Amino acid sequence: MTRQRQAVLEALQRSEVHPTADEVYRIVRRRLPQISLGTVYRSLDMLSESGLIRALELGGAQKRFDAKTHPHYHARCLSCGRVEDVPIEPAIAMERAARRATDYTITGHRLEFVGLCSRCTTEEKGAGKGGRQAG
Amino acid sequence: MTRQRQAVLEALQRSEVHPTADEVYRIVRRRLPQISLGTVYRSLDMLSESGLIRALELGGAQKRFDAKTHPHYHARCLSCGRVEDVPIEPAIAMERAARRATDYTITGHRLEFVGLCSRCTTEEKGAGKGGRQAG
DNA sequence: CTTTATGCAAAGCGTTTGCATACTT
DNA sequence: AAGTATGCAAACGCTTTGCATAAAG
Repeated sequence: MTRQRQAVLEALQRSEVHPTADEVYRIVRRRLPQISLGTVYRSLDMLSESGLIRALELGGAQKRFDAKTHPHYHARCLSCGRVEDVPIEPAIAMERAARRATDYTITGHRLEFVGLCSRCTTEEKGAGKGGRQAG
Repeated sequence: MTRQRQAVLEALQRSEVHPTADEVYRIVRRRLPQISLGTVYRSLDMLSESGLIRALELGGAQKRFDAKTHPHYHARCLSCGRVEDVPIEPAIAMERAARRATDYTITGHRLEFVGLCSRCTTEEKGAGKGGRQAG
C-alpha cells in the first residue's frame, strides 16, 4: 500500500459524489501534486480488485468509484450527471424472476435510477428536458 | 430514409443478438460493401432519436442496439458478452420506492441482469468464474 | 538486492466530426 | 440549384500500457 494508493482510497472515502477517475485525480493532486493519471487508474483498478472500493458502471462513458462496497443502488441526474445513493432494498426477487424467464445462470444484476436531482428539478421547472427511460 | 439507413434498420430488425455498432457495420457491409463506419454510427444515432430503434447502454464499453423499442430488460453473459432479452414485467414499484428514498425526480430506471448464458454455463461447469454483483 | 509501483508519454478503443463529393428533390 | 447524407480520415475522450526511474520490502 503506497502513499499514492492510500491517497486514492482516502479521497474516495471522503467523497460523497462517486467521482470519476479524473475527479479522483484532481482531488488527490492537492495532496500529491506529482501523481499521474495513470497511477490513479492503476490504483483504482487495484483497489476494486481487492474489494476495498467498488467500480460503478452506470450510464455514460465514464466509470465512477465508490468506497461503500456493500450492494446498493444509485440515481443519476440526467441534467448535471450527479450520482447519489438510493437506500432501498436490493431486489433479489427480480433475479429469481429473471432466472425463471431465461436459461441464464443469473449471478447478479445492475440497476440505476435516472431522473433529475433536486437542484436540477428546481432549475428546470417548466422547461421540458430529459426523457423517460426504462430497461 | 436513404439506402444506408434502411439497411441499418433492417439489419437490426433481423438480428437477434443486440449488436454493437461494429457488428452492425459488418452485417450491413454484406449488402452495401461501400458503407462507412461513420455512416453506421450516424444512422444508429438518427434511428434512436426518431424512436425506430433503442440504444442500450449496458455494462462494457460498447453500446448495443435493439429494434425492439418497448421497455424490456436484458441479461448479459459475463463470459462471452452475449446479450439476451429477459421477458419479465418492468419493476415500476421500485421507481416509487426510489422516489420515496431520494429527493430526485425519478423518470426511469435501467436494469440488466448478469450471469452466464446457457452455453457458457455448460462450458464452465466446475471452473469458478464470474463474480456476484448487485447494484 | 529483488520486487513492485511510479511518472511520463504513447497507444488503444469506441465514437464523433470536418470536409469535399455525391446524392436527393 | 438548395439541401441533406455519404465516405474518408482525422480527431476525440477515456482508459490502458511500455518503459525507464524510483521506491518499497
